[in-house]
Amino acid sequence: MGGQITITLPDSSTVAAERGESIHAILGKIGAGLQKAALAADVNGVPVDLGHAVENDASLKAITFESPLGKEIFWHSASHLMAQAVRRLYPDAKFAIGPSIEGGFYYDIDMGSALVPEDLAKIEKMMETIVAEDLEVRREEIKRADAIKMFSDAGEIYKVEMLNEMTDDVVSIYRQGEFFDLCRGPHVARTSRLRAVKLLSLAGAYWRGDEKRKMLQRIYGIAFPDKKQLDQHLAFIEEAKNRDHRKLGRELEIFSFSNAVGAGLPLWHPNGAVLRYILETFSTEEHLKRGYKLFGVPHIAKADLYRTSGHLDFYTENMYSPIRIDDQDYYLKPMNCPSQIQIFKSSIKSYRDLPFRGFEMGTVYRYERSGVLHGLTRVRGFTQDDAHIFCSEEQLEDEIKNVLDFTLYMLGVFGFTERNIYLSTRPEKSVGSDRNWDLATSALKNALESNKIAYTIDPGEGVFYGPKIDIKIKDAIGREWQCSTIQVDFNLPERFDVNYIGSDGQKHRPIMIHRALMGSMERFIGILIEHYGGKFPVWLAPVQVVLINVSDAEAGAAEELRLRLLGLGFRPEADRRDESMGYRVRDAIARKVPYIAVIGKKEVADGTVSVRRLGENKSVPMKNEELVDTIRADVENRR
RNA sequence: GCCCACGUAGCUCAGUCGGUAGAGCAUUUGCAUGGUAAGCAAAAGGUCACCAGUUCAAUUCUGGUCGUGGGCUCCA
Repeated sequence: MGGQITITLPDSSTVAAERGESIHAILGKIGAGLQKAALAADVNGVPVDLGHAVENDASLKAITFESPLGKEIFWHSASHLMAQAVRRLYPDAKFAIGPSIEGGFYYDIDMGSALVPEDLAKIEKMMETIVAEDLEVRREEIKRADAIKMFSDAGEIYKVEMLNEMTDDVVSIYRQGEFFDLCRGPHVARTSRLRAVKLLSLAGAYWRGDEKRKMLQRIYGIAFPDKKQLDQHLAFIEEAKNRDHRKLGRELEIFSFSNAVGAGLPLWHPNGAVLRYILETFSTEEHLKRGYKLFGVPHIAKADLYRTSGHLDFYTENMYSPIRIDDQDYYLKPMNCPSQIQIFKSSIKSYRDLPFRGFEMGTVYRYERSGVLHGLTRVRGFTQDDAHIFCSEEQLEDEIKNVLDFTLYMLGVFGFTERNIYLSTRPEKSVGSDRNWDLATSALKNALESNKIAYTIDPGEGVFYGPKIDIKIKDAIGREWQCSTIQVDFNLPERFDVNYIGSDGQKHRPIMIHRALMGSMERFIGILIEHYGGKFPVWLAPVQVVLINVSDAEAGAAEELRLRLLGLGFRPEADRRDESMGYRVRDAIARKVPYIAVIGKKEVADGTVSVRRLGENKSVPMKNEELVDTIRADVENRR
C-alpha cells in the first residue's frame, strides 16, 4: 500500500516521502551531508535505526555523533563490535552487559581464562578487521521466549538471566555477520562507520555490581567516526596523565605516602605543607570575615558520644576499632559534628546567639576499603574546612543562601566557575519526620532558586539525616570533581537535645547545617594540582621566585634580595649552587616556579633583576622594587 | 574487601631461562665562573617490598603479608 507521507523536520519544514521509506532514504532527500553524518534518527521522539521504515506522517531529526545521544549510539555499537571480535577470538566467552558510558564504552565478559593487556591489541585488530568487512547491522524483533531459547542454545547465561527478568513479549536482537546480541538499539547501520576504535583498559567488575556475584572482566574502549578525533581524545588522556596529582605530587615534592606510615595516610612535604598552610589560612580568614567562630576539638572521643550521635549505628563500617583508655572505649573521630555540638551545648544559648556558626579545620579518620584509596583524592585521614551552623527554622533559608554565596566565591577564587549543582532528596533509609524533610528540602530549593542557581535533583541521594546540596566543579580540562556539600540536619540536635531559649522564654530546637566548601583539604589540593597542572598561581606557589646569580660575584646580591623578600612574607629561593646558569634555570622551570630572576654584573650595578615568567622564554629587566611589587600584586589579587 | 596487573638505587627503567645486579637523572666531591631548558669528571648509592617454603644455592620458583595501579562497591 503505497502513498505519500509528510515528514516534519526540526526547523518545521516538511519533506514528502513514500510510505514505508527508510530513514536513510528520506535523509538523502534532505541532503547528502546529513545522510552521511547521521548515525540514527529521532522519529516522533523515539530513537530508531537508519533502516527503520516510516509508515506514517512523522517528525524526524537526524542523530549525529555531535550530540550526546549520537555518541551513546556510536559507542554502544562499538561495544557490540568489540564483543564480536572477542567472540571470534574466544569462542567460549559469555557476554553480560556492554553499554556506552560517558567517555566511551565497556563490555563485561565472563571468560574462561584471564585476559592480559596484550590481548587488547589482538582484540583491537580483530575489530578493525570487522570494520573493514563492512557488515550490515540489522535489527530483528522476536518473541522473548524465542530469544531465551536462542541465547540459552548459545550458552549466554547472562543474557538469559536478563531476558527472564524482562516483561515485554517481544525483544529486539541486533545482528552483524555471525554475531548477534540482545539490544534495545538503535545502532549504526554498518560496522564500517566505527572507523577509529581503541581499547583502553581492563578491569574486574561484578555481575550486576553485586560483590557477592561473579567477577567478570570488563574491557573499556573508545571510538570515533574518524582517526583525528580519536587522536585528539588520546591526547586528552595523555594530558590528564601528565596532570595526575600523584605524579606531580612526587615530582614537585608536595606529598608522598610511606609504607612505613600506612596506606591512605599522606605525608606533607615542605612544598605541600606550605600550600596547605596558605589554603587553610585563606579559608579561616574568609570564615572569620563572615562571622564564623573558631572551634577546635580533639581527634578522639568516647564511644558514648558516637552512640548518641548515631554514628555507631549508621557509620560503623567507616570507623576504626576503639582505643581502650582506662576501661573506656574511645574512637578516632569520623566526623567533627558530635564534638563541636558539645561546644554549642556548653552554655545556655539565646535566640540572640543564632545563627551560631562554628568553623574548624577538622581532621577526621575514616576507614576506606583498601581498593578505593587513590592518591590524595581518597585517603583514610583528612582535614575538612568544616562548619556547623545552628539556626532557627526562620533563619534556615537565609543561612543556606549565605553558604551558597560563600561556596561559589571560594570556588571562583581558584577559577572553578563552571559547576554542576545537585539537590539530593530523602533516601529510603532515613530518619526524621516528613515535615522536617519537606521544610529542609524546600529551604535548599528556595535558596538555590532565589540565588538563580541552576540545579539538578538527585532523588533519594540525601544523607540519612537530611537533604543536601552537592557542588561539582569542572577543572581546567573539563573533568568533574565533587568538593562542596551543604547538608541540613534535624537529627543531631534532637539526639543531643540541643536547644536555645527563644524570645518566648521557651526552649526551642535549632537546626544544624553541616557544610564543607573545599571539602577535604587533601582532595582539594589533589584537584588543584591537576587543575593547574602543577603550575600554581603566585599566591599559592610553594616557591614564588628563584633568584639565580650569574657568577659567584653576585651570590651576595642574590642572598640579600632573598632575605628581603622573605622578610616581606614571600617565598623566595636563591639557587647559588655551583651549577651552570642554564642548568639552574632549567631546574626552576621544571619545578614550575612562577618567576625566575637572574642577577648578573649588570643587574647588581643597576639594582635590577632579569625576570622570566614561567611559560615565557624571554626575560625582562626590572628594578628590585618592581619585582617585589609584582609579586605583592599577584598575591593580593590571588593570581 | 573483590578481580587483574605490578613492586629492582631517591626518580624513570634495563637485567638475571635459579649461581646475591646495571643505565640515565638526582646526590656527594673535584675541575670549570658560567647571561636564561642539562659544562666536564670521579665517587657513593641496592637484604632486588617483607615473611615463609622448595633447593646445594632464591632477587628470580611457590605460598602468604604489605603496598601501588586499573576497575567494581562506597564516598570528602
